Amino acid sequence: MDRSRASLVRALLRWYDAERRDLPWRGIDDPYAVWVSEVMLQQTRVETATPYFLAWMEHFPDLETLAASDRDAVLRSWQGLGYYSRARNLHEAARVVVAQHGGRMPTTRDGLMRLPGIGAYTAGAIASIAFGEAVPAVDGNVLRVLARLTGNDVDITTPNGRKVLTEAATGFVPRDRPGDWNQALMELGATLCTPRSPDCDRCPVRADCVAHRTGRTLTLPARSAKPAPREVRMRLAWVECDDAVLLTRAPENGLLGGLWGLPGGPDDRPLGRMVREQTGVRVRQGRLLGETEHRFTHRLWRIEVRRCRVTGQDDGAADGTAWVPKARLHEQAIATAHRKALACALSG
DNA sequence: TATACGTGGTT
DNA sequence: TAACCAAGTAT
Repeated sequence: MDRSRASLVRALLRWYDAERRDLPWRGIDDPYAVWVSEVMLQQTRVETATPYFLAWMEHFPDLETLAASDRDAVLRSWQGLGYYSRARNLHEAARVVVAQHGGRMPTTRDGLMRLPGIGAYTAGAIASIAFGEAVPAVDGNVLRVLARLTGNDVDITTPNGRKVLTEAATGFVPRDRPGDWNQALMELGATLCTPRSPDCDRCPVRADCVAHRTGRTLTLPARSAKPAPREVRMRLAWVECDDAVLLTRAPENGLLGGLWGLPGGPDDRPLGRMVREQTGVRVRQGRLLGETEHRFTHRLWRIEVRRCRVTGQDDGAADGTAWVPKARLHEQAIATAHRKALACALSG
């Protein structure tokens, strides 16, 4: 590593040592805790993830406990955090580690990458932070910081752009403090080198920053726009019987997979047919109870909730179907979109 | 390579 | 307010 680069690394590490936020997963010498925090922080802000992390470590303090827990308990702890495949994959990966690795997490980036839900970023983060491996951990913050620092206008939304900047990142990682270095880059991106209003006056490496020198801070990194969310009209059924509400579990691998919600779906199909397919309960559609909407990254649901009356019941046990007493709805793993639907039905 | 996959905060 | 964006991964 050349001298100017080495001095940049030292300057940022000094800043990190002095200014870093006191976060609950910092200073815990437990690879499992690092893993949990990194998965929770994927596409998620620190302030959002923090209470979930603390509660998770209470419920599932170690790998063995997580591996032995059931799916509903795991999803209940993730409810409201979004991207639920993260919870399913973390659960499955814990079981793999217990069953195939004697309960010991892989200690290298390559080994970690073989576990479900662990990609290049997370593997690099765990390997460097928990095991001291000198590998980069390139997330959105790091892409932004490096694009500005090096004045590179590659499109960071493309695989090639990420590849180019990951190569740049690799050249910086110091052997002695790889985990602190990776966290320092992310910390800088999260607190000073922010997307819209970077605080260059307080930046410890502005003297080395090409974007700052050339007045391109606000135009870097380059990124292409995402398509607008597609609108879907959803019709959901409120089916009540003896003070209990009929819920169905979303298929494991799709949107909100594994979570519970009101039966129903896109309004291009008859509501009664969808309810029967999903729950085995036959109903007659009734009056409108309420309307709401929910915006995902890639979908906009316009939701109407209709009261339905039970008219019959198909034979056979319906897996993924539950009658839940109204007072116990809060105990179920229900995604925010469906919580909104429940709320508008209860008030209508 | 493009798309699916949540939610909440900021501007 | 609508758009943007955040400690990404899987297919």
